[in-house]
Amino acid sequence: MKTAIVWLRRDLRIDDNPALASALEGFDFVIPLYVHDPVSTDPWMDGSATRWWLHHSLEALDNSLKLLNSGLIIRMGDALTQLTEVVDSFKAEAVFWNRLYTPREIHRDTEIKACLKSQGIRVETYNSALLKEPWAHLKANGEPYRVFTPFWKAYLSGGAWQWPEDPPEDMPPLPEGLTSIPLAELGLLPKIDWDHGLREAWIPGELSAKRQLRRFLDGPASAYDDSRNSPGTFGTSRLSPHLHFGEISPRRIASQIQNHCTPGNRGVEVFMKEVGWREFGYHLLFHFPHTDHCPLDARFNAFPWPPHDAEKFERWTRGLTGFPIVDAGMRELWHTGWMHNRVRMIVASFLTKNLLIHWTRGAEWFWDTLVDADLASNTLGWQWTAGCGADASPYFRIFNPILQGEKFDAAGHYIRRWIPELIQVPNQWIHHPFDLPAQELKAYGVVLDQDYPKPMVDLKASRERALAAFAAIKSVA
DNA sequence: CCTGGAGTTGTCCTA
DNA sequence: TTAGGACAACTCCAG
Repeated sequence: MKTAIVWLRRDLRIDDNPALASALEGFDFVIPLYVHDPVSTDPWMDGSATRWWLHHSLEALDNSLKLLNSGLIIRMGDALTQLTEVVDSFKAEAVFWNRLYTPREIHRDTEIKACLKSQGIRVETYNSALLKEPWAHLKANGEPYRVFTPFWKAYLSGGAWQWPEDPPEDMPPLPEGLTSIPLAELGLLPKIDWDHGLREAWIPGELSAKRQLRRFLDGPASAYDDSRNSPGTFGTSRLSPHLHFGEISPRRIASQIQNHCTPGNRGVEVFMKEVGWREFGYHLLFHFPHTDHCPLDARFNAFPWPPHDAEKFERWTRGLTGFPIVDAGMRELWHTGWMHNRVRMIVASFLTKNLLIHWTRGAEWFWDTLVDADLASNTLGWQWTAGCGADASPYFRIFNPILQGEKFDAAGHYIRRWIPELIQVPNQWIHHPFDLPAQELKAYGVVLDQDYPKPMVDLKASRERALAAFAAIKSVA
């Protein structure tokens, strides 16, 4: 009797899962195993919102597997120790997994693979998270890309990626005597009840991911080139957390687009390009593994960041900056574990440029609060905004939160949803209530610094301060 | 090696 | 009111 282990990590699905598919060929028993390592030295250890999602995603995966007469086996501890324990106890001959790409995970998995192989275990790893492997798509001269447009152009015109595999219709049984620790014992759910906003906003799991993709492709996708910019509407796919946890594969997204969308549809093309940005993020993190904490552009090592101002930082995190579009975004993040992409750029620009707070602080806050926190995408986004990354935002591109609000949330829907204290302020003033005379503002139910904070910085002065800081590193080689 | 075109997402000022 | 140019030059990339 032959037994295989499928070590599941961020591929929490049965659809298009090559490691699972391999285990289903020629094994009498298959053990779907998840190992939770609560003691980790990784500075990017799972954040609170990530842990919440993970709990529910594991639960959903267990349910899917149970429908196939299998189930998810959960263990806690060091991955190699746990894998070895299960291999030995159940005489497993093979271990399969899908690859991860963060520097620390690559290091860990390489060691585990070598160790298992030295014990005579067959180990096979697969690509399930990306359309193409980060090392498989390079410039003609063999070097990695640093600019998105040529990266994506070549991605689309180069060799095709693999087509997704359909999910299995049944599974081999679990071996006798194999037990899982209860999911609740992982302690992933918050001890205090702060997660009601997450529960309202999301249904983690593979089924939900598929449903969400269909809903998006049947609806907003065809207008995505415009609708993606309106945080007050549901114009985006909201697939990021599902993608992060591997509840849906980018290959499945690409194939659904091919099967259900009109070729050449502008909105769908722009959406696919966003999937491309995710690939680009992994490409960059793989080839420049230091960039999760160091600027890709080395000139920025000399950037004159002022000493950290904890009080200002806290106002930003709590959505009390006094700029409605910034505060709405930060509150959306805190409440739902997610923020609209347009608003992510606005709040990030505000933190790094208007407040001159180091981009890594922002990245860390996002890491702890986002349900889609992803090292590759988070790093790319923050470095881009700060101006030190790939295809970086030019130094002079400093978002004006008032203008951004007026441009992308003209009707004030987004502001009113997240800042109810401004609900009566007319559209004309809702993005800058502080410009109304106090008496008039009071008629709309707002007294500044009582109901809603005064703006914490002067936009013009802080903009100039940022430009001066950029000028300081401009000519440094 | 050289060349030329291009580079996610802006803002401000001026005419 | 609106449209166009300035904001800097540099690096990236393909041919």
